[in-house]
Amino acid sequence: MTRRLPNLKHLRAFEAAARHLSFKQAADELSVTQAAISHQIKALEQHFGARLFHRMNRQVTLTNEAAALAAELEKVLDQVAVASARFRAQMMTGTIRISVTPFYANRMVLPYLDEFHAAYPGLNLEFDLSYEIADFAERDLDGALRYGHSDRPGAHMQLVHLDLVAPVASPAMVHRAEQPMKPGQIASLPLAAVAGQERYWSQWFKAAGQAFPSGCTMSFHEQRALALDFALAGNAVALADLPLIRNELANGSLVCLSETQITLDRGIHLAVPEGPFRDPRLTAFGDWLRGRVSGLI
Amino acid sequence: MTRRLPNLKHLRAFEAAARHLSFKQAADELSVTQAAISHQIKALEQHFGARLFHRMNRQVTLTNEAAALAAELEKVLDQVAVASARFRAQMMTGTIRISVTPFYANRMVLPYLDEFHAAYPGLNLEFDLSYEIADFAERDLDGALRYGHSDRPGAHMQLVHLDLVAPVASPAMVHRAEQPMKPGQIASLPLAAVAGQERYWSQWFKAAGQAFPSGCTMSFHEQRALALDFALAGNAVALADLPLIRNELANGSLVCLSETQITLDRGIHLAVPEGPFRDPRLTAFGDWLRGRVSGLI
DNA sequence: TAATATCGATAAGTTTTTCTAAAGCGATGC
DNA sequence: GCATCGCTTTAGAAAAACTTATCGATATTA
Repeated sequence: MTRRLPNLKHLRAFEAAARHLSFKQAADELSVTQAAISHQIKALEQHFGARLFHRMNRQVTLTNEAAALAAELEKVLDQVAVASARFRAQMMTGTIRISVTPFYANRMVLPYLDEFHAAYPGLNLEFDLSYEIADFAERDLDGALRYGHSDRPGAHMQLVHLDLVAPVASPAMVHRAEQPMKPGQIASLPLAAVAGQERYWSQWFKAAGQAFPSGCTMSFHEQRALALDFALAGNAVALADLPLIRNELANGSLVCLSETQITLDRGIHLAVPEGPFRDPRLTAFGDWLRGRVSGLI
Repeated sequence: MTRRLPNLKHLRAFEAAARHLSFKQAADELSVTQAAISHQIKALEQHFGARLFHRMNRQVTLTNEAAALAAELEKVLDQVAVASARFRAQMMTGTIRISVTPFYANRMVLPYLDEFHAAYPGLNLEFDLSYEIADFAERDLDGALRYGHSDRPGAHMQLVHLDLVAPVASPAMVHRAEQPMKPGQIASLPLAAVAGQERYWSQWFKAAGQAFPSGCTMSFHEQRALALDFALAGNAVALADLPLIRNELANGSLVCLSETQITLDRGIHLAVPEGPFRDPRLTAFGDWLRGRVSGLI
């Protein structure tokens, strides 16, 4: 069979332009410049040897014949979209196994799993809850939610969320102060930091308009969960990722001391094995989780 | 509306490969190399993050899900082909007005018009029969069938037929000679040439394996129609375009004296106005006529 | 059983297509 | 009048597509 088909890319541009009756809007829809649409339409018109649009002063209108063509193309492109969506959905079945730290799983993943299952009914998730960073193969993992920078070698890191932090403390510690507190007041309180990540405190003070104060009381913790526990116990102020502690903020066991927030250069990533084929189910999970977390901010 | 569509070119390659279950045949269908199809399929597989084909030793087979996708794409691409064919057909309406010499019209165009109307039912042809070469605008012409070289300035020349000539004569003139005649015998007869185009006789003798004979009797005519009349009247041998005189050859009023035929550097062209938009109806007429004439050879 | 042919994958390089940036044009609206 | 808006055009840059050549694996043929 030999079909005689015009350039399909041109047809797509034409369909969009016809639907909007505007090259500019079509360009926006297809994420190109308006000039690109103009080129494509022109090429298609040359191909057919006929005008598709009447160019008016500040708008374009369709030829009668072109309108019929556009209507058919609209249907056809919808069908393509449906067919490929169906194909994608068929790939979203089976089980994927993901390593997560219990800390993160309890706060950010498990509470929302119903939503995920509603979106991807055919896809089962298994979680390997552990603080160890294990080999993918060793534990039969398809992916791992990992906290840190996005530069893990041998894996593709899909960003889920970069920490968005502000100083938080137990209300017991700051019950007398009015909120929000000035950076200077905060500097006078004991500060909890993750060992090796003290620079985030100085970044925060800088963002809050003050140099890092000398002579403040600072405690160092091996993990951010421990720093957070320390703050919860009323012993110090910690820099905490706000989406992660939304429950504590909501029930009042922690209060945010300042409206100054900074985005760190570390956060949660979904690590998946490198290679030419990225499991679309993992990409879907990562996308869903990113959307979920950003909805919490 | 924002559709999420895979690259349409890749989908087309995939559909062809799926239909043939062969990258190579798909490549042939789409007039590209096998490597190109391989690239496109690979890109599509990366896009979906899933295999479309199982690669066997020397053949490929479809994934179940991919087979479903391919079936839908086949339908969809057929629809696109139908829609664009319909659009093209809708352009093939109205009337086009073409200038033709009466000589040519009577022999090559008017006898076959029924065929053209059968092929393009909605398209009317009007002929302006004249030997004058008129301006397109002046006589409200859309195109002109013109004899000569393909270098007319200010017009796009679409080749219909380059003269394919052989020496012909009235049977009365050559009744005693056996056919075909040797070039030497032909040289001894009076030859009719179009003024300024004597070189075609020498080209013909060269092709027939003989230098142009000196001292032959040659008459010169202003037009090829007149040279042909002269031959019809039994006065000389003329070099005539064989499709053009098929009726005379068929009814015996002319005989072809040699099997040596040469293609000249001049012939019939369809001249249309230059410009970015070439009327597809004229292109269709030119294509049809070229096919018609080549069928007469 | 060895030589040959076929089919798809891949690497590297080239060509073609597509896109953008910038300037222009004609018309509109303030 | 002057600024604005939407499409066009040109020139050049960027990206995509394609080709050539080669490889590996496996049928086919001799």
